[in-house]
Parts: sequence; structure tokens; C-alpha cells
Amino acid sequence: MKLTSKGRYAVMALADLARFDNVNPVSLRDISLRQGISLDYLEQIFSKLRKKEIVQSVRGTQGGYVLNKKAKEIKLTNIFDAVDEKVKTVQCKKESKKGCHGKSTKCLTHNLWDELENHIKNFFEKKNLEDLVKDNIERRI
Amino acid sequence: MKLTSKGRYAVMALADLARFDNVNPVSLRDISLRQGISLDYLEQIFSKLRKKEIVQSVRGTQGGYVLNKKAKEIKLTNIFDAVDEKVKTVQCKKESKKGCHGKSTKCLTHNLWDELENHIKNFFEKKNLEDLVKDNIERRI
DNA sequence: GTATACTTGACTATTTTAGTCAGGTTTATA
DNA sequence: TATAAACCTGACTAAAATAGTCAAGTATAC
Repeated sequence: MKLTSKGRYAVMALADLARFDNVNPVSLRDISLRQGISLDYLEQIFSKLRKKEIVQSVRGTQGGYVLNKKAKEIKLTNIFDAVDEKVKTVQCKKESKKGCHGKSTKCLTHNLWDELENHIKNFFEKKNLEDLVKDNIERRI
Repeated sequence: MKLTSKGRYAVMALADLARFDNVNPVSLRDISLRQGISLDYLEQIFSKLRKKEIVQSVRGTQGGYVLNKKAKEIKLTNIFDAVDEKVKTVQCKKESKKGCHGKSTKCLTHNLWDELENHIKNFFEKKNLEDLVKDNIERRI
């Protein structure tokens, strides 16, 4: 089980953005340099974040991206959803042919994965961008 | 983020095994049939489980595998460890060149991944095989 | 008008996953 | 003691996912 880079980068980049608290647009170039993420890859990620209205773009010179809501209102769940980072634990979907529907013996662990999924989602649901920024300021003191 | 099949299969197979509560050895063939997992793949997985002393093998006709401890004493953590299923959240290892050591700006989210890792490990640490079997019996009533 | 920065979509090398395949060894039982 | 059931090992591989790169734009502030 692992987190992919896309999700990690999205959170890292938004945390970077959040430090400016909606004042100035931040260019992807700056984020790329500070966080060590390829510019092209950032563009892919921000395209998704914009479509899900997590950020707003400001075009032209001195342009960049701004948060579309307050940092406190952006939950990590929202971020992961936007970049298609999913918590996949089991293939027993109702639609798919594979999986455990119908046969009782195949379901031994079905409940478990459901619980795990909720456990993780719960973590992301409780965390927001502001928490991240605060945590950083505190640790710097 | 996802769980790989190897980890899922390991847990499914052991849950199957646990139902027999250390009495009769269970053949991989049977598990393969009941759980719909390829025999060859099961052998790979059980080879690891045996090395980590989670199961014992019984050779010969009527042979198979038996749990090496009581179901209650086998935590999911142990199982995932045995089959190398890892909770990887971040690459900021102390040894690697990549990562965030040295530069403060790169660490914006470091703490977060640590927390997440602990959150998930905690879940696996609290669950054991007996829980799984019990859960199944209860649901069958 | 031009540099800066966003926007989009196609492409690709690498890695991981989820197995398969082949060729064993061991041992209970007939 | 023959043999079949079952374990055991390691090498191999197709397919999918990942982590990007590359190319060719468009919009806008100055």
C-alpha cells in the first residue's frame, strides 16, 4: 500500500500555496523550484485542481494560482479526490464480475477492507490545509 | 493509494486457515479453490508466511498448512510484514538523496505522512485473525 | 508586442504487480 | 516401495500503473 506521487505533490504544492493565504498568486515555476517538482507535472496536477475549483488561476505576467477557498475549508479528502488519488482496498465491487458477491466463503475479509477504507478516509476528512500550515509554523519556532 | 493483491490474498488465505483452528492441516489446493486464488501464487505467499513463522507446513498426503500461533496472536501487521506489504507514504528517508532533509521548505508535509503511516499501522496493529473469523461467524447468524 | 504564465493533450520509459512456468523435494499411505 | 499429494524454489513475463516529458498552443500584464 502506498501513496502515489501525484497525491503527495498535490498536497505539497497546495501547502506551499496556502502559506500565502490568498494574497498573491503563486506561479507554478516558484512551486516547482521550492518543492522540487517538475513544472510539467505540476501543470497536470493543477489543471485537475482548477477543474475541481480548489484553486483559481491568474493569467499573465505575475500570474499564478490562488486558493479558491480558505485553507481551513480545503480538506485533504478534497485534494485527493481532485487528483484521482484513491484508497482502493478491495475489488469486490457490486458491478464487477470478480469479487465476492454470491459466495459466502469469498467474503471472509470483505468487512475488513471496508473498515480500513473508512479509517483512512476519516483521517483525510479531519485534516485541512490550515492544519498543515500551522503545524509548520509551530515546528519552526 | 491501494492495497496490493498479495497482502489481500495473504489475509484471505489465513482467515480461511484460521477457521480450522489449528486442528487439521489445510492444503493450498483447497484454499485456492475456495478463495479463487492461483495455487502458484499462494505457494509464493505461504513460503513467506512460513519463513516468518506465521504458519507451519505439514508435508505428505493429507498435508497442508497450520497456523503457528493462535489466531488471536496473529496481528494483521505481522501478516503484511511477512509478505512485504508496506505502508509507504513518503520518500524522505534519511538515507536517500531525494527527500526533504536539510531544506525547510520541502518539509511542509513531512509530518503529515508520518501521522498517516501511524494511523494505518495502528489499525492493522489492533486487528488480529480471530477478529476476522469472529466477524464472519457473527454475520452468518 | 512580447515575455510570462497558464492550458491541453499526446506520448513514453520505468517500475510494479500479479501472476505463470518449470522443475524440483518430501512424505503418508496403499 | 511405488506413487500421488503436497510442499518448495527461482526464473520468467504480460499487463497495468506511475511519473513523468514533450510539443504546441492561448491569455494577459506591462
